[in-house]
Amino acid sequence: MSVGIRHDDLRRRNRAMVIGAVRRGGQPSRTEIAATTGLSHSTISAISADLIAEGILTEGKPNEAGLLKRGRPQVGLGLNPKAATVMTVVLSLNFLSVAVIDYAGQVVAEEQRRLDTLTMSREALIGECTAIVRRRLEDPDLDVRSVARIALGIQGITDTKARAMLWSPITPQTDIAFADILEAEFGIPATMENDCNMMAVALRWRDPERYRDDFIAILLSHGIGMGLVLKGELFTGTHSSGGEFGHMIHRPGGALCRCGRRGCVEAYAGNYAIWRNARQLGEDTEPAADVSDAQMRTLAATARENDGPEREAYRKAGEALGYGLGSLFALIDPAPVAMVGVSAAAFDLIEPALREAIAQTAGGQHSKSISFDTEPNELPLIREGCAMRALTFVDQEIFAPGVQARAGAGKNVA
Amino acid sequence: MSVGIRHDDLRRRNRAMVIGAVRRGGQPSRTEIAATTGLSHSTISAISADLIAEGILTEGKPNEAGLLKRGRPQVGLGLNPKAATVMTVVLSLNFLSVAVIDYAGQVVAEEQRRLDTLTMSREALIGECTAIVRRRLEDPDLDVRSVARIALGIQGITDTKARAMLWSPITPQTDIAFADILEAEFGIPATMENDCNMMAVALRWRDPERYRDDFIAILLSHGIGMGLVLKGELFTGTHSSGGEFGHMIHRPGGALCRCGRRGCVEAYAGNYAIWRNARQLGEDTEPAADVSDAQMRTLAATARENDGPEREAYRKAGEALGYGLGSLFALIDPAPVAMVGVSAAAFDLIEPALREAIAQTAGGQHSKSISFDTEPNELPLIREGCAMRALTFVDQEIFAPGVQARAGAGKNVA
DNA sequence: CAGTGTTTTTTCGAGGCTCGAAAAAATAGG
DNA sequence: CCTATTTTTTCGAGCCTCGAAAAAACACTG
Repeated sequence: MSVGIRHDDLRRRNRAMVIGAVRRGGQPSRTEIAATTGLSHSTISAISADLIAEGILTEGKPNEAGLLKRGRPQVGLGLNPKAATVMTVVLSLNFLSVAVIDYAGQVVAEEQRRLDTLTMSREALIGECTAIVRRRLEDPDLDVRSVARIALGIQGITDTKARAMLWSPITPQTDIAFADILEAEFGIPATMENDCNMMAVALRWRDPERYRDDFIAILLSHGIGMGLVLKGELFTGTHSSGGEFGHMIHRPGGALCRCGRRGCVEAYAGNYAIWRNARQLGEDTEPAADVSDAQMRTLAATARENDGPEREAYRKAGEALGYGLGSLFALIDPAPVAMVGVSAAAFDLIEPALREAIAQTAGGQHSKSISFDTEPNELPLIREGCAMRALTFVDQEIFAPGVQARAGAGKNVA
Repeated sequence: MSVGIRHDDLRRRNRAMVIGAVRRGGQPSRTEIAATTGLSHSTISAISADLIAEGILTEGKPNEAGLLKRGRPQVGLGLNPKAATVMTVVLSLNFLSVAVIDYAGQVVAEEQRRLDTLTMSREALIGECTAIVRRRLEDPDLDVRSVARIALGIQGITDTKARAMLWSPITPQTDIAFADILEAEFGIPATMENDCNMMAVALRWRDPERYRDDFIAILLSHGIGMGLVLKGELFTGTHSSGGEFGHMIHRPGGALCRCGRRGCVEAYAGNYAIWRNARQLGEDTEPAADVSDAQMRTLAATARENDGPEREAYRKAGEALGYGLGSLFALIDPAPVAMVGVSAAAFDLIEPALREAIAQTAGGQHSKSISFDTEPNELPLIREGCAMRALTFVDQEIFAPGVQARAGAGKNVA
């Protein structure tokens, strides 16, 4: 349950905080870190001396910042790229990509591969993942011992502990404990993350101004996914990655969803649903296995040209998303939204109906003030998110080690 | 942003933890506290010596626990009832109640009053609240200086900081900063809490076995409200108390809701909605201002007797609640549910349709394993929740004081 | 009823951590 | 070259927690 703070936790946490301040960027000086953390200069000085001696941080070149002030110039601290390495593995429909990233966040190597994920056996899928990781680890340019963490990202549902994929639309296989498998194979700590959660993580690092403590990342792709950051923390379900926005119910008993149920938001707003409606196939039509991005772009172009069934299909998608967001906003209050994925490029077709629907809901009071941003390409976001996830793990668990995670400290509901 | 841990925070947090362990009950001995907190016996000994010297804790009578073991008997620690006092003020439809509670959680005085909240002016409403508090404070049996905190509970939406009521169904008035008003009036720290959140808090204290880290409390009353505990913490919106389960959209464009919008869960499951359907008044009929508990009990009795419109009304309520819960479970995964309020007594009429609906949703996979509990009386729960909220505030902020809440310490999304 | 064993609680010195103040370092301006 | 200014480091003081050992409080035994 609730657990005390031991004396050794103190240094550990403050170390993690200094590293975090440096990772957040801007080559902060010791003085700046002291200011933002509220700790004394002496403490920051001591901690950063340690971290530099251990090769985790480096002192930047002085005079780097340009403008010269009167006194002793600040010396910026940066992450030592050689301090460690992490790997990201992103598994999406028919596509596997891996990247090696240095401690400062720069990609140092990558590899991509086309697969037929929908028909592959369990063993083949696992085999491809371990094989691609092994190839990267065998790269002579890479010091294997420096690889401190592997983060996998996958479309689908993962468990809360980020160990296993529970279900995924990209494969009929279920319950694959990828994290455990990779750990056993390579002896490197690994996690299995949900794609949309990683999108949210990446957005937060990319644009901390806009995506700070509360925001929503929605993936508009074949399926509909969501990553949610609330009060500065990634929101997950109690047992799974959660946030299955696409499977909130839009119309009870409505259109057939890929998940086999009826009336989910996705059954109106997923690519296959927009496709189905645009082709006027009827709501009971079995969802198409895949609609290519090119097909979707053509569809959007047609919809923009004339007011036919294509435009109506996007309208219906907007309506479903709007009512879904409205229900979500009833629970969490409105927040900035990032629309990601190929259909985000067609957001102009979606937005009017979406806003109209939101206006009919509890979030509607501030309907106009809700801001949307679009980002058509989800894969780079997922990879960035995985990278940051892996790197912050190294920051916190390896470079600021201590008593193992004493979860729940100080938690108290009342 | 993220903030370091100062040396003085250490003792403060560990003090709070010892107090928390004692409040959680069972008259724990120092040894037991040391075990559950992971701190050393020496530390616990030192801290509890302080707390006893300060009159916050008391040593229980030895031999109290009955069964005698071999060595030196454990001496249980308890809360000193005289250490402080808190007040709870619960404002609900046409009803105002206040209670004075000692530090150990026992009610030492109370007072209740009928009001006509729906027609009262802003000033009158505020006046009644301050007046009833003043009367209790002027009670000669009460040492005013001991009153350390006032917690108000109100049906409706409050702000995240628990300072103000933003909107409430019990009054046409909006945006009343009750917490600030009471603080200014009496110089005692106060908070303004959402009723359903307090229900959840109370349930957690009442039955920590069942209501531990993840559960849902749903108020089935004139309106539909929700209190949500996720990962051990009370869930609130980004700006408001949030969790407006009753205003998730069940059927876009559907039945008229008390909030003026259409198709909300509440427009099918609130007392007025059940009433409207039972009387076959049509979904556009303006919601009745109030339906008495007695009327609802009669309705439920009729519904149990024969399969008429009354039974159908409860069925529709169950369906709306089920689909709503299904959407909620898509976001947070299934969790135990407590149904509270007068219509919880008619849960037998609601449950079949509710379970059937959930089975059609993403949460449906575990439809049968979702467990429901009922509690017809919400007011005692709300008061208990307010009491615990106020008491834990005293525990943490007054008896374990230190640097003022350095929020966000260590929060990191990636 | 005194001695022994057992368990809880307190005491005490050691080791760590952060802090404030002062010193040292590094630079611009005159 | 000297002074003002700002950053960074050094150093002693003050807490806090810890482990080990001592003290306390009881049950059991013969």
